[in-house]
Amino acid sequence: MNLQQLEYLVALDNTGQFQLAAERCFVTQPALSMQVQKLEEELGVVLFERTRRGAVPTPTGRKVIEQARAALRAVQQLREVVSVEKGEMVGELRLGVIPTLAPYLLPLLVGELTQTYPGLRVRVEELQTEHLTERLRDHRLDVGLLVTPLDDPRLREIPVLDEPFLAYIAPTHPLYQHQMLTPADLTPEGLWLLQQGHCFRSQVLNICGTRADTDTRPLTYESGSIETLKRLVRHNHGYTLVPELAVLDEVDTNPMLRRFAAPEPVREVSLVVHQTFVRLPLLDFLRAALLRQVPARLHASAAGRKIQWK
Amino acid sequence: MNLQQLEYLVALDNTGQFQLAAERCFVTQPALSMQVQKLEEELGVVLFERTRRGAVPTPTGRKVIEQARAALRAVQQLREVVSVEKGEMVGELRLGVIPTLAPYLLPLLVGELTQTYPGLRVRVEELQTEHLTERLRDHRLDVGLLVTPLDDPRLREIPVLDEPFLAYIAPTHPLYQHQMLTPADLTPEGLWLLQQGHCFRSQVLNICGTRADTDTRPLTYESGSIETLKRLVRHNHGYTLVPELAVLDEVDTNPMLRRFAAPEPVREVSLVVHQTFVRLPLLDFLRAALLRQVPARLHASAAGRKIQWK
DNA sequence: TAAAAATACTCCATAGGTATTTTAT
DNA sequence: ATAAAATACCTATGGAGTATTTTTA
Repeated sequence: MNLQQLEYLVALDNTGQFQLAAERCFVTQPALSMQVQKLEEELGVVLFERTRRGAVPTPTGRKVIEQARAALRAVQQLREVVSVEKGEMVGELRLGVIPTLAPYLLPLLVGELTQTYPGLRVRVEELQTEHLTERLRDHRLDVGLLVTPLDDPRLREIPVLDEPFLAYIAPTHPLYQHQMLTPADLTPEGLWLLQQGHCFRSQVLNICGTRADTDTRPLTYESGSIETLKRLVRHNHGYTLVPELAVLDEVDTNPMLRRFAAPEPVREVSLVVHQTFVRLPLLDFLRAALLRQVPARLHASAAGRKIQWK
Repeated sequence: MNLQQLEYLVALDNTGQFQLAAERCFVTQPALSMQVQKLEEELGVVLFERTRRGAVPTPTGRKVIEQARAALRAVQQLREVVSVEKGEMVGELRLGVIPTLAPYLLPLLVGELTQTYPGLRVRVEELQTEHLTERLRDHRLDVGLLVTPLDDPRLREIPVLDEPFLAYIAPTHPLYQHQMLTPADLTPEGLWLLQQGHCFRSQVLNICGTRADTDTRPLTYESGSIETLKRLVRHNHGYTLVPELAVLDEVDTNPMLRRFAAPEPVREVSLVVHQTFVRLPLLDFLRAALLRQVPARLHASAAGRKIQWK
């Protein structure tokens, strides 16, 4: 058994065809066929069913392929450890961000990232928490930027921000009269929400308490973006809750914005990686960059100290 | 990079000398030297400091070796997956058992194990819970037999027995007059305990409550084995608590034994493996064998159903 | 100076390439 | 009939052996 064979195995599973797998491995089809055969022979099991239109893993094959992926991942991590030790910052970074953070935090990061680490290729995916954590768990993403706690022992959370919620209220809405809000003031009437699936939605409902459950509004429109909610309010309809990053540039000037009285409701924004993640300086940089780009009042309470690695 | 190089790397770390590492890998010293050099060259880092008396890993080397071990473990697990799929039961099983279970459960297992799986080499270590879990975590042991819950997300617990505690009382001790005991009856006077470090000791103290803390006994002797405690009682001194397996053959005949009134205090005995353990049929067999050899009243409450594998 | 590691050189196992045949629908 | 995989055969890389030199405490 050797690593090449494991790579061929995984490539064959990914493509489903010897020819395609061979191409993707930059070898000829017989070369890949031979190695897969040899591996099957050595292990004494059939890993793929050969059909007219390619190769389908057997049940045993599936389990072996899964283990092969784990082994190759470990080898990849070895290379990353070396890369980190050499102080390099190269390769690919697959970053996942939730939709209620992406538009506000990513623009703050791209400049620093591309300038500081020109050798680093960053690939961003915008996904809701559920899909993001799933991808972090099975190593389809390297780093997540989302709201914690997640309470998943396989994932490591590095808190970065404690982002306050603010109310964004149309002048026609009764709440507009309040100068300072408490969660108890919030009524379901006129409250705009994000769609199901956004963690931000459940956080808002959490703040409002069970009152928001009794939904008797004549018109409900659940939007996919905070920007849409803001537009609704700006057109003099109802109110909504927004995270402070969504209104950073208008927080002191827009009379429709209201802060909550202390203790302000906040959401904990964290960088999240798999426990086995080894490129820790990269994490440290991302955290520092975020803190640099964001007002200090948003920094997570434990933000003063250096990240405790392991 | 290839698996051979990683094995050489780990062997060199294990032995600390090129010559010895080469011997253990069944190759010549230049062969191993060359491959380690090649790996260093490919990775672009020095992994070992060459000194007069062998090779010492550099700080970077240590991290790389650790990753190499992880990679080789993944490959080993791939082989084990195949072995399991083929229905084989071969190789080595490193089993750790706590001292208060070992003398009572191991004799029940050896016969079945060696007869059912002649190809399996079993290596048993008797260790206290703390050391056992540490070895399970870093893969120096395959299976542990100990008292749960451990609450370690890296380890998987398969409950096997709910083993009652019984009191073993000398006729001269006041407790001898009780026919049925409750934990509230237990006094610190005359209670023999195991040494610090045995989980059984803390479980007993737990049952006795804080009363046992006020230790005013004129003679205290903390033994290393339950058998010694039994001897002390048999020589007409004080009393002790014993797990039922320690008195299985005398539980109905020995007048010095007392059961607790329901709900009987019990300790949960489980098989414990690392979450990544793949030889699940072996676990299943061990569990079944234990249940077969032990009276049904000791079977864990959930023992009826088949183990839920993941 | 003596033990340990590195180097020099040879051999051969084997991964991979090209050309061709076999297989399955 | 035809696309896909397997086989045949050749080449060359590189891993491992033996003999020897270099290093360092």
